[in-house]
Amino acid sequence: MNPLSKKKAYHHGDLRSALVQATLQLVALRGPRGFSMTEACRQAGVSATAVYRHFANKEAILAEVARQGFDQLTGDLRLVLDSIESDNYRRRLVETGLAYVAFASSHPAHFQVMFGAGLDKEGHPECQESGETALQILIDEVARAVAGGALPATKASTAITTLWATVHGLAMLDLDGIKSKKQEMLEFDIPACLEAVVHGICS
Amino acid sequence: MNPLSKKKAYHHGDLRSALVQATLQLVALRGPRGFSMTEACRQAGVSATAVYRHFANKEAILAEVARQGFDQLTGDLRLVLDSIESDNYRRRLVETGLAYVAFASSHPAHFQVMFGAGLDKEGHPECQESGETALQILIDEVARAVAGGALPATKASTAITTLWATVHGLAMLDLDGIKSKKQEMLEFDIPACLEAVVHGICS
DNA sequence: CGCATGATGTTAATGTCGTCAACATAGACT
DNA sequence: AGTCTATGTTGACGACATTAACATCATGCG
Repeated sequence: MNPLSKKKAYHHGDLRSALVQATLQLVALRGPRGFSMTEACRQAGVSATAVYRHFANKEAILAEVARQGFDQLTGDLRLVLDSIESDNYRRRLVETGLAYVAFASSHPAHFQVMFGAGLDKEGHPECQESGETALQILIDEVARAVAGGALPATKASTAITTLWATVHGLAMLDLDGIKSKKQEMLEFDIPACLEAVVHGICS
Repeated sequence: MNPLSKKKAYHHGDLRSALVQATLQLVALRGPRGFSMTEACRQAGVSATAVYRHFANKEAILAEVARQGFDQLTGDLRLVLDSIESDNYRRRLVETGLAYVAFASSHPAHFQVMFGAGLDKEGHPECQESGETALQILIDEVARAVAGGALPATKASTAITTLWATVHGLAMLDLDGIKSKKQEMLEFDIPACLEAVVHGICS
């Protein structure tokens, strides 16, 4: 069945993806609070209860959006890291952070759902797993720096926490900054911030 | 009129505070998503629409909670800074960060509403103002470090952004960590993180 | 080929919620 | 006492999340 030829097919064809798409649009437009299943269904041209054939409840659709976001983030981080010489440890850490912030900046709706929607990750194992996979990249990267002698092993744990916290905080400030004028007074030299933090944890 | 003596007074006596209290309890219990005005009113022993005599809408009550949170945070930060010698610049920066994380940890509901509820601060000037007052403490502290020669003036802006992002990220990780077991594998040596960051931005 | 079956959508119904309008009460000021 | 205003209440409405019962279609089995 070709979904392009039929205008009013009883079955949608790919409702699941369409609903995820609609969710992203709505979150981008009205924030995670403003999103409603009913409206997502309307946007997909489908009845308000059709969503339950694909998602158990509202949380589940948000969890799926978050999961896709984590997967994409993982891909972005891997792509960046693959393009850097493997022995330039500090640069790898800085670029990892930059890629994280860049992801948040270019996929704000995803990022908001991933972190700002109060999702109970415990109840959505595949979402949690995707999140942990992304985090693991940072952990591995720090381990690589330790193995290469760029970072004392005793500081590894602190380094992970510090880097993670900083990039996460930078991403939030970046997103908020889009809305708030006051914050634009602060120049957001994100590379400089990350250089400073990497320098701080490596020395 | 003594509110303790009357069991069924038609007027509540201090409904506004009671509603704010109830909001905090509900957010602590069910997260910012789970909070409902109706339930807050129930908890305050009052009809579902009584809230509109005190708050324009749902956003407004959350904005008030956030405002009180920012004010308390400002007080906490000032208290800590007042207790430290004025020329120990790095220690002041570290302690400021610690106080920020401590606030988030001991007032999780406030913190979630302040940052994790998708509040439109533009629409609530007094909330926004309280938030900026808290931020200003950090800005002033960095300025003090610059004036004291502990930090080159060219790095002031980067220092503010980095510190803010890091403490904010640490606070989020700390809150998430309460729920997620996986993250507890990472030791959260927050003082060490802040020492590293302060060292990084000051040198 | 023709039908059974499961996957996918629809309509109907229920309870909750946010919000408004109209009405009620009580404490304060004249 | 009598009026005014702040504060609560009831009633109503539309949006929403969710469930149950029914409809349609695609697919594979005979």
